[in-house]
Amino acid sequence: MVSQRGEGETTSTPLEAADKERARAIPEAAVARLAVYLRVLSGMAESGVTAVSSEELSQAAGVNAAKLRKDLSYIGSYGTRGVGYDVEVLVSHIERILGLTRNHSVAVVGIGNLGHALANYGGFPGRGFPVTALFDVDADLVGIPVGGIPVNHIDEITAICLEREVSIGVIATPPPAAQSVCDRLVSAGVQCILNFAPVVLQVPDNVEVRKVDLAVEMQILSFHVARRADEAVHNSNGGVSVGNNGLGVDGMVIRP
Amino acid sequence: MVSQRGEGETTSTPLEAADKERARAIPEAAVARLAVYLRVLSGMAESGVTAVSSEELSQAAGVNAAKLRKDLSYIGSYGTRGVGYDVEVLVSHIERILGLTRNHSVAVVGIGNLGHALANYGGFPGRGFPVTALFDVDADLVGIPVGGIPVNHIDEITAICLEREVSIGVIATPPPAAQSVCDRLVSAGVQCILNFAPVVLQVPDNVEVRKVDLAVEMQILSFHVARRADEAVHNSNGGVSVGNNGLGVDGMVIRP
DNA sequence: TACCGCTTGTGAACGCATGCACAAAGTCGG
DNA sequence: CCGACTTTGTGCATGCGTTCACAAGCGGTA
Repeated sequence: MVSQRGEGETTSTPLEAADKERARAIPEAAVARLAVYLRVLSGMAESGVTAVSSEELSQAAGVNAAKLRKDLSYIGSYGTRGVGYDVEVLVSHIERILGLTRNHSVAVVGIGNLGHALANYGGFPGRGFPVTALFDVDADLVGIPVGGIPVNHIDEITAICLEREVSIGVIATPPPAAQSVCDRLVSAGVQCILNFAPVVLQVPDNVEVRKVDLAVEMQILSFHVARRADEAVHNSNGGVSVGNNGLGVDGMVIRP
Repeated sequence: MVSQRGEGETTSTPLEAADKERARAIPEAAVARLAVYLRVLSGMAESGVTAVSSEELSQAAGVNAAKLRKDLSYIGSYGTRGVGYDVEVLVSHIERILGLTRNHSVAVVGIGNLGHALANYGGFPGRGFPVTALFDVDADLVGIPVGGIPVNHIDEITAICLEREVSIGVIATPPPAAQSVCDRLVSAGVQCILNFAPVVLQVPDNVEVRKVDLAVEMQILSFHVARRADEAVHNSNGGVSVGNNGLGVDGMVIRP
């Protein structure tokens, strides 16, 4: 099984179909990296670079060269042995695989500090993601444009999302509102959600949720800080517990 | 090797040391989930819930129950068979493992839209992460407090970070400035960095970087949108390419 | 045209993470 | 006090992702 992703490249099937078949087999982790490669490659293209080797590209992207080649192999064989990759060619193929050839209409819900920041990004970095609607509960915000887009009341979410064919919903509300907003987005046919609220969203299977959770990120870093401190203790004296916080991160002066 | 994370729990070694030994063995993925469990548990505690089973907790956290138990087992055995876990106990143990018992001073660099949003979070969600310094290149911003903290010029970054013992640096600058800011943070002794700039940072081995990349998140979602659309085509007619953008995401009206 | 050096693409091995299934261990009711 | 029931903690198998190492393929050169 698993269909042994074509090594023969028999010219029998149309290209489009073959790509789609392949797309299903790309590991999630690789997709994330492809997006990074795309950015690096775009930068190179702007700098006038036309060709690149896996070694160069991998270093710029901060990954292992072998991993990069394997990632690229998921989308096809577009390199030239002995030479490397053509930057333009790679860019266009990655864009196609990531679905960036069509536009994805984005709606941002919750126009607080973060919502403002998101709306003002203006079409989102790397473009192809036009923000077409903003929503908030606060009546005072409704009607006032942010980043050029007028804010609508949250009750209009279903109608407007359907009308503007929003494909990606961004939740930037306070935690208590997140699940309710999510439900409304889902019922408006939105199948992909980017969630900034520190809440675990419950969604049907056919909806894809990605979360960006500051608290979690900070806490992961905190874990590493703690681990480092412990290792330092460990290394400086082979002994056990001179007091686990002997590293002087104590007595810190915090100005509020 | 790998020291077979103690099943015997011989009471020979002090608890503290045992924990640290264990901390090193916790998989990164598990650490991220522990942070999520912690939030869910905190919410439960506030609601007056005192006990919870792995089944309940796992559902609230959106993970498999077995995985949850395995994650918790990395930090020790604090459940009661036949009963479940004591919420308070679990909270305090997770906090300890994540290093949340000490405060981690945070500096935010780049006071644009995002920087404002971050500064105004006010001590960061879940607290324990006091923002003690803000930086920007723009002289017009310097001196004006944001979220109660005055903005300093970026040239002071090294001195102030050292003085206030900043342990986590947050980069919210435009892409071109990110690497330079990163270098300065590192030379100020900051070993953990949270990077919002869409740039691959080059850092020494002893520095931990986590990145939050909106463009990448959006593109991953885009990939899934495309995959869904293809599957839909696939299912509705077994045929090939009725035009790859026949799904009507075209014709969108974008107001600038 | 034939050889040489370089870089890609990938088979295969390895390691980590996930999920299952069950023994161990506790509570509760009688 | 005992037996039945519940839930944890974990050994084991499975699958995914990463890394290695090398054959295949291409351009340049004589």
